[in-house]
Amino acid sequence: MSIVDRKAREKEALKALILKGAKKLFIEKGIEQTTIRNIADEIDYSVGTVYVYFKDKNAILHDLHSIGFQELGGYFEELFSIEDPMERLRKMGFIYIKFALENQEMYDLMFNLKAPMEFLESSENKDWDEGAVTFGRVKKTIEECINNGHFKGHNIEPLSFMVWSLVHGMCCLEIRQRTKGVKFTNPDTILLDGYNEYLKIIDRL
Amino acid sequence: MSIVDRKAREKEALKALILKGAKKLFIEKGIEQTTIRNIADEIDYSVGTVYVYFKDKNAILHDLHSIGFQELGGYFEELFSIEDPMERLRKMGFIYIKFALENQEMYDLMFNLKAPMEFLESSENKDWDEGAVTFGRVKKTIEECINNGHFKGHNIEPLSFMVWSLVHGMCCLEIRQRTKGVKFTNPDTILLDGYNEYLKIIDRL
DNA sequence: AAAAAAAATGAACGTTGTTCAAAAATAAAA
DNA sequence: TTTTATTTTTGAACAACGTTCATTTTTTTT
Repeated sequence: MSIVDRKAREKEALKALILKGAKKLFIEKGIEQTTIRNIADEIDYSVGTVYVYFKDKNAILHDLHSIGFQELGGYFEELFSIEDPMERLRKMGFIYIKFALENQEMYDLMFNLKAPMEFLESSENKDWDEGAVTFGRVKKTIEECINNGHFKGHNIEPLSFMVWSLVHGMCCLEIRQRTKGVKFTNPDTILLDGYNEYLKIIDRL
Repeated sequence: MSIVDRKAREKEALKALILKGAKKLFIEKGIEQTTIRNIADEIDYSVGTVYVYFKDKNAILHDLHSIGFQELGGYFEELFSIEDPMERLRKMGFIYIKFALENQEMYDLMFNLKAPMEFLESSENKDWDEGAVTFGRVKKTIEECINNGHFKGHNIEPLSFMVWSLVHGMCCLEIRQRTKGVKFTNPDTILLDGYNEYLKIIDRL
């Protein structure tokens, strides 16, 4: 175990510590309200140190956005055991909404904030791998549904995008406060009620 | 025409001038990249003057968000002449997407940014009237569809919310750059392709 | 022409993200 | 061990942000 190796491990550990502190503050007081100085204070390091380990704030936000996708992957794990693709599709949307509502700041970071995409544009690999992988799971499930005789006359990719948009749109409107103020009859259950309308529809296709 | 009246008119005119300058800069260089100083420079007034006419930046953003809804109302005008509610519903979604893509910064402000909602929370009338009116139009159209025998077994409000979420989700993913990077087969037409899948579905309901 | 009221100003304040020469800590060489 | 070299950490300093408010300028009234 060389010194170089230990140093490399320590570097990774501090990077992870910064991300952990950042995530804690993001969840506690919101991403917009969290400053680099807050993060440095939280983990008892100086501002300068944060900038040794991350190019800028976007880099922190991007890494945390990737962690968010890992966590979403954890939520999705129970889907692997579901054989019937239609049942899997129904549950996938439900879990997606559950994740969004239970991790609003992280969801916002993953699917709404500009920072992670701006980081990608300034980096070498410009592909949004996390998004592509997650969307790939939707596509694969819908492809299986089609192979089982569902969604006749539909195209895999546009249909998958439509389904993704549907659940994302609901989460987005909720998280960005557009459901409050519109005065729904049942504001507390509108997401699930809306999702149930979708379920009723695909059950017939 | 008293002096007091003229002063009131001049006050309104300057307020409108500030909003006009702000909107120009927002569209030109993005909302996040536009500062109060930019706006003041644009209309040849000082920063202080802007703060005489608007409580803070959120107030400007909220007023501009309202203007956005007026403009969306303009896009929607051609819908009034459509008698068939199903045809109107189809076209409403299409126009909604068209508006979002042609006015991305304004759409973001209306349906995504926190500022207008934060302004509402700090003001007297906490209702999001603009959103409620627009959503009311969707609801009314869907109600007519149901009265014409469509969407059997569905509930007006949750179904309307689902439809709104669907188109909003597509616009949102596009505007916030989540469609690039996912590597669609046809990235340029994915919004319309996705919307067409939705049209195919509701045509059968 | 003088006094009062209203409107416009811009320097100044506290924060923000970010940088970088200097200091402190650690590793290598003597 | 002591000295030198390297790596890591630091925090003062910078430019730019939203915001405030005593002062100045302009307009209205007397």
